[in-house]
Amino acid sequence: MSTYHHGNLPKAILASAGKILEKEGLTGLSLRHAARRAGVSHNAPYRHFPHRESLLAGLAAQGFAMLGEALNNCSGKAMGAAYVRFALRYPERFRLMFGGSLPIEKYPVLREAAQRAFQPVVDSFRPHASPQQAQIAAAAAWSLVHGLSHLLLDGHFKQASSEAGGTEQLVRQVLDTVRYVLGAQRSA
Amino acid sequence: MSTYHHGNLPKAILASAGKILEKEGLTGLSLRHAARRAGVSHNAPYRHFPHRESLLAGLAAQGFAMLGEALNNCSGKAMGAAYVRFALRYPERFRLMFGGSLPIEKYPVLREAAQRAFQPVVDSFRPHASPQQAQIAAAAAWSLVHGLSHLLLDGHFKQASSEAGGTEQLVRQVLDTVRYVLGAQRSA
DNA sequence: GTGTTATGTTGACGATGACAACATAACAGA
DNA sequence: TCTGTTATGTTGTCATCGTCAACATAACAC
Repeated sequence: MSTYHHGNLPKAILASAGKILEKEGLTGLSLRHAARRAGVSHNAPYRHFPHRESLLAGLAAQGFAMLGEALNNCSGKAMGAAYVRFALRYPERFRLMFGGSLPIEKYPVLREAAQRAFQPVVDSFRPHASPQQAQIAAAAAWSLVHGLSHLLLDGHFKQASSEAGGTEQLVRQVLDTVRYVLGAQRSA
Repeated sequence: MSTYHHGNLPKAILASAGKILEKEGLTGLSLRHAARRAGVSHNAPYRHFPHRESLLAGLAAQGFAMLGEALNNCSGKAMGAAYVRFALRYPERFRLMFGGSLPIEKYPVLREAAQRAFQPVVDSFRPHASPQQAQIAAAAAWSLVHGLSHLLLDGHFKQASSEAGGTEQLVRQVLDTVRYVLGAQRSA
């Protein structure tokens, strides 16, 4: 048997990189490290990922797919909770996807993946409002759960969390506190 | 004249690092680069910052002070807009402060600075609700503007922005769309 | 004035991202 | 089946970076 050719190196690299990402964070994730973990030479990944950034882009794309799947399995307010749960379950992945570490402008695929993952949120508002209003409300909802995820990950809600009786309770209370104005009201 | 001792190297390093941060982003910010820009040898910063991370922490601390100042100059809904404006004006600084690049747990000063910057938000809800409810509502408000900032920076609201007639309009509309339930209502 | 301490410099090491040159396997056409 | 082309993996190399150690110089206390 020849071990010279690996068979499916891109997938193997992505897998090893994913494990490193979750275990050691983005800082500890190097191309060479991923290559080592996959059992190939330090330059093998370059045949499939032209630079480190493109490997990160691959990991992020996986992440958006995972997130989209998680959101498609529920609806309404449960989607918000699912969003936060995803962020807390895969913190480094989430930060890679949204932390600005990689320039999303350069990877249109990523923006599209994000839009796809986000689509269910927009749809959930569509029945109750005009398209324009639905979009605004959806943006607000996304912003809320997105910011909540980030701030929880950063530990800024440690105290609020314990006072609310746990993170899950806090998330529920926060989501319950917010209402979206879908009519034509105008705030003072 | 002796150029051997600099006079106020910590400040100079922070300044040069800040400029590099804004111009080239976090990735392009290295200790050696900052040292070069400050006109000192590659190891001079180590007398004042034990490692790169501590330099980043210093920059983040500055950022929290700036943010706190920006928030203290306004009240109510204008604070939300000011928060987003800060993020858009200093994107890399904002991402450094909240992007998970540096482990905030290790720098209690940073968390306290964040709490201080956040305090006005809590206070603005205090008159209208119980302490517990004020905290939840404040957490929601912070989450909303925080997530909105991140998603705007990531470019995920490009389309929504242009449809709303500009980023500022979008921000205003999003903030106007959200209501915080301060009573004892229970959502379905 | 001298010794101690704070501050800046020079030199080194291992790790990393990236490039170039090379080696090996897969595969297509004769 | 043989051969040439291409895809894939390896070895070697370089500049840069973070960090440590050894050294140099200035500031300051007695």
